[in-house]
Amino acid sequence: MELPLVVGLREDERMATKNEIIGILEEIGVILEIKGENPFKTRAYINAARTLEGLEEDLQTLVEEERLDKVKGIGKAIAEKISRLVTEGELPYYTDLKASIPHGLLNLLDIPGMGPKKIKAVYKNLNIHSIEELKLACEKGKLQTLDGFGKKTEEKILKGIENREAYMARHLWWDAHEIAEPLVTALRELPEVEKAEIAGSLRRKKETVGDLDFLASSLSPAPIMEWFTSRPEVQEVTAKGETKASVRLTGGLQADLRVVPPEQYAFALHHFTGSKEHNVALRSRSLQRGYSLSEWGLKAEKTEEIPKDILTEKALFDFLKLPFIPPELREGREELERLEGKKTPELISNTDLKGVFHNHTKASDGKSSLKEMAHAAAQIGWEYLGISDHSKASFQANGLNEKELINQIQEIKDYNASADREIHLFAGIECDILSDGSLDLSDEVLAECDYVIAAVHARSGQKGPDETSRLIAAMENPLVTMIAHPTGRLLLQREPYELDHRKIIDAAAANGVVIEINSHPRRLDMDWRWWRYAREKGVRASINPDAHHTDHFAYTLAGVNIARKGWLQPEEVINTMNLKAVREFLRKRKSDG
DNA sequence: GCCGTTTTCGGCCCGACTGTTTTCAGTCG
Repeated sequence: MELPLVVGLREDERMATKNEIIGILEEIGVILEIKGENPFKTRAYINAARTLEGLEEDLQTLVEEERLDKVKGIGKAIAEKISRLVTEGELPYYTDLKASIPHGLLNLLDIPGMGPKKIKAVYKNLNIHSIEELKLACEKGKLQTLDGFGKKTEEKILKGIENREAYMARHLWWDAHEIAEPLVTALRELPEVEKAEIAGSLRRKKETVGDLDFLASSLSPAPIMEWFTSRPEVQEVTAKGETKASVRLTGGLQADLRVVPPEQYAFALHHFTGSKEHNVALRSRSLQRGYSLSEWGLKAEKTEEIPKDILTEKALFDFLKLPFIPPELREGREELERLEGKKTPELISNTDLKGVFHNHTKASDGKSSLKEMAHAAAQIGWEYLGISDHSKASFQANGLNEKELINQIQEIKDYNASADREIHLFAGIECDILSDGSLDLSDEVLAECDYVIAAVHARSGQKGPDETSRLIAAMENPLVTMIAHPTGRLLLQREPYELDHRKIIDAAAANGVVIEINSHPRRLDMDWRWWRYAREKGVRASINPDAHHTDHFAYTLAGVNIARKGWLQPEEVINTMNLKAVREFLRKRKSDG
């Protein structure tokens, strides 16, 4: 599941249009290829799409000033088509072309092994229009009768269709990370391996990942490929060559390994870490300096100066007069411009945390007792732990009523006063926001807590205010310290509530309310894409594991990843404060409110 | 369909891998 992109900025709207046009050009190229057009003509559309992707100048401006056909890779004919799409939003040529082939034929591209040529072959010879028909033809053994198809191709396509769900599913960062870490560690221990790293979206700490990318540098790749493809967790080897292999692991996760010589390693690592958008931006910066940059290295284009050995990513950024850009920030969201002439930002790390606030015990739906939680938190080295069980409206989670909360607060006071205390406990509550925006427990009782986390757990009824208004109403209660998982999303499971993030962040800023980064690997909410705006507004974060068991404290790592992707620095996260400072912060928050 | 000329035609790209070939076409990232 991909989250909706940032909306509301004029720039982003234009980007969407540009991306749509890129998609249309690519589609035209594929359809022309299926129809058997001149291969170089079909290429021209694909090339034009690539050109548009890397376009630095504003597309709108180029169209208005009629300079589009001056861009290398875009000629008169394609420029006219793009202009039409920009100004009128539609293109009869494309609409007609699309209508000229059966609906569903392009879906065949989703099947591994099926490209334009093979689609054309099955369409012309077997009149296949859809994935279902393709599957049927494979099962009847009809595919292997075609020129250029054999038994293996047919088997591969059939398997591809059958495994489609598993192959295409994305995976939580946490799950992928747990599989990838031991693999890369073992990879590094091989005698032939000089360096090895995880690349791709996993390295960028994206909330979900599609597959695993491993990269190693070595002068003798053969034993490394052998090792990789014979791991016990490998279910199937889908490709194996001298320097490149693909496997499918148990659980359906796809993993690729590439082995490159040491002098190419830095370039390959950067390239395969991505993102695509970041790479486009860096390549274009490199070109401006007279070098073409690729996974293979730097090539002098317009200059005589040969770059010296570049053996690390840092050296590569150095050469391009940029600070080292941490992988988490390489999302093509203007990171190059924002870091121009600056140092690498000092992003928060997991060891900066001095405690966490959103945690449950057996009193509501947690699996560990208050003392077990306190002990485990002390073992990590934290200075404090906040206890925040559910409130009574979360009936399914055995939420606390007023009396039970008062009892728990007393239990926490007793613990803090006891001789065998191992850590300071803060008394909190994860208080439900009701459908009218009010809180589930009385202000009188909430005022007894050290802090209050307000959270939505059930969507509001049709009559009540929308989700945005409910959250804002809750934030306007001066007793509320922070809001939990604002969108309620469950990655790969449940879509986020429809929220106006801007209004939420503005309200948090106006009321001095902290926004949580819920670190549960399935939540990671508020999303990293919004922290840029929140930082600008001076809103602070609290990174919380939402622990229901002592084991769940480890989730803070996933939350820290999201904070890093949001460019957050330690001082912007309240639970990097030491006990004295955070106690003062909570006290002040209560008295100001 | 684009580009760049030795300027109105002729060439066009990116390397690795697989499978169907018997020297290479198609797919993929």
